[in-house]
Amino acid sequence: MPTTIKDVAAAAGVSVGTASKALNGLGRMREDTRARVLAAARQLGFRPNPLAQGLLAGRTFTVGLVSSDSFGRFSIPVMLGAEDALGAGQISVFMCDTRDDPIRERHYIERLLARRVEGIIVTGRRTEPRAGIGQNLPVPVVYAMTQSVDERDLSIIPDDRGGGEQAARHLLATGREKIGHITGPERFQAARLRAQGLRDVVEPAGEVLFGEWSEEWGRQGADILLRAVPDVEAIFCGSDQIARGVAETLRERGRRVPDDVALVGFDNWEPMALACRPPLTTIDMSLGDIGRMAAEHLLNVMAGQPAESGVRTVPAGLVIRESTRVAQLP
Amino acid sequence: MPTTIKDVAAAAGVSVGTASKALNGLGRMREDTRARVLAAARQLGFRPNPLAQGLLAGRTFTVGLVSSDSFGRFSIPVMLGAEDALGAGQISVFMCDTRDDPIRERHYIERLLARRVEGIIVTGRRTEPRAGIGQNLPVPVVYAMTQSVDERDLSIIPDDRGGGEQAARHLLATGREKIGHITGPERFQAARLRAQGLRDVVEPAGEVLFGEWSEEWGRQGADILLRAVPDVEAIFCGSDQIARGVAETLRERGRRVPDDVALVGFDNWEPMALACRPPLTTIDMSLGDIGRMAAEHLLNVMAGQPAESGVRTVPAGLVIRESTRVAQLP
DNA sequence: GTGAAAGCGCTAACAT
DNA sequence: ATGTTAGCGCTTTCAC
Repeated sequence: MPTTIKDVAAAAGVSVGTASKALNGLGRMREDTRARVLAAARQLGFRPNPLAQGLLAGRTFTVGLVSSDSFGRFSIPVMLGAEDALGAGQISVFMCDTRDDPIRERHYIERLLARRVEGIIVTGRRTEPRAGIGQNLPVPVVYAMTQSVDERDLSIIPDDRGGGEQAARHLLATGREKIGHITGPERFQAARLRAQGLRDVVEPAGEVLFGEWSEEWGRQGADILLRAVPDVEAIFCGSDQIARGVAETLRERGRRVPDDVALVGFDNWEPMALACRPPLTTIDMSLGDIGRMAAEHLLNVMAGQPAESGVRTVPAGLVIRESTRVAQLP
Repeated sequence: MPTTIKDVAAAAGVSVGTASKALNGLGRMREDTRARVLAAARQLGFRPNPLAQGLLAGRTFTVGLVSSDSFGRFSIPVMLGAEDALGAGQISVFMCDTRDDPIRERHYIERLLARRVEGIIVTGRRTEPRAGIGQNLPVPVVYAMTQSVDERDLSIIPDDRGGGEQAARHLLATGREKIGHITGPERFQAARLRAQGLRDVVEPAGEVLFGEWSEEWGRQGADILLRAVPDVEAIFCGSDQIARGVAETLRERGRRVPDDVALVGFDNWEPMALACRPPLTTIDMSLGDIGRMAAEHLLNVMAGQPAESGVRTVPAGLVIRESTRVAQLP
């Protein structure tokens, strides 16, 4: 049985009220009394029971994190960012994974609410809009790295368009103008926005090639692109996986990267980007910042500020590696 | 302000005591009274406050999960398994990530204990023995996918040796006898055990090549091995990443996989194993089972059974893909 | 069959 | 400066 404040009070020879004040540094009292209580508490290894504190304060100092990205590739960084922001405020995180199952999700939300979490962060794998977890929940909800179809919800997602733009500008800055684009399925908003970012800066060489989020497609797409635009100078890819596939095909076709063709990926998924030959310049979605921003929003609302709504984007970053070094002079 | 049992009692025209009994299905009472209470509760959206319940019961129905694998590749599957086992018992999981920082870890453990979690699962990236989080903690602790140096702790880790053995047996079964091995640094127990598993079944062709856990090393290692053992029939790799590197070198050197050389990886890290050319046969460490087993142990100890100690291994599985198909007859 | 009351650990107002 | 008390929401005994 853990030590209670009663034990501490008894050991220090004071009442529980006094002990409480001493421990919380409140009220005025003789220095030696306070010292005696603190000493007793330390000696007994006293930790205030947060259940009792919470019951009284009407707070739990917890939030729920509901992930539908079983794989964790996107939601873990988001979670780490959120933890940064919440941890400072002594807020703990209940984590649950839905396995992409709406029933399970519903179930977890219920459980979190029953536990009186003070806010909920919903994270996902992609930014595809999804049904919200409901309006009129008793706590603030924020969607991070996923997007609610409901305009009244607040969704925080990466700036896919801006990321595409940065990739394009970087390629222009390194002297490439004929830029191809190989990306995921067109039905994905992320794919469309990344392509749009590119188009906002430069007219892509050849068609934008929509396909799959896979290396296999990267290999195929590269062949198609090389046939359609033999003198292509750079390829911007919708993901690091696609970029790896592209890099392989380029190598097999005798095109040197970056000398003949520069390559930019998207995701900054390090095991991919670093293992690519050569290591891949890529766009980093700042997932940690997304998590941090989501958590900060929750904290603000918990502190009484009005809930925001709509979609916020977090600026992406450019990570420069070998695949876009400036071409060697002849 | 959430609905309390008092509100329910008032709405149903009974006392709180009666309402409590009705809601928990305890005691005997008139059917219509019970029905009236339940109806009121449903109508008001009543959820019992777990803080109050926990305060009274002296339990929190929570466990802590401390991860030192910021990347999540190993700890997420472990967490999912643990969630499976715990979720059924209405136990929720506090998740925290240490970023591999001992100070932070200490801090989180303190926080979890302060929150009166009923158990702690420590997960990590690898099975390298690490310092334990301490003895004499007030709650049971189990190490999953990481190993405490302290024999008194219970650690649940994958069966690396058995995995190596399975890989070897599979290769033998498909008719290959000259088997090379390219793996991670020898200082890793996991690397040593996987190699041992191979040796237990067959004498490896050439030296076992210890190196790094990277594709780059896989490429180099394959070159070394091909030079040393030109007629090698199969290569067992210590990770899927290494195996991918090996596959690339084999292709570049004109060796067909699996026809000339069969290939087995380790991890069943799908983005790697599936993108490999050809898709990779590999060993799956059953991470979900590791998490499940860890959680079950905690549940047992919470239920009063004696804490176990030592190291338990969880059997690995073999996932067969293209890279080891039986060689075509000439 | 139902209600009243005590108490889980803690804090805050009030009393001494 | 310190002690006493009420009460957070709930369950559980024990009267009625």
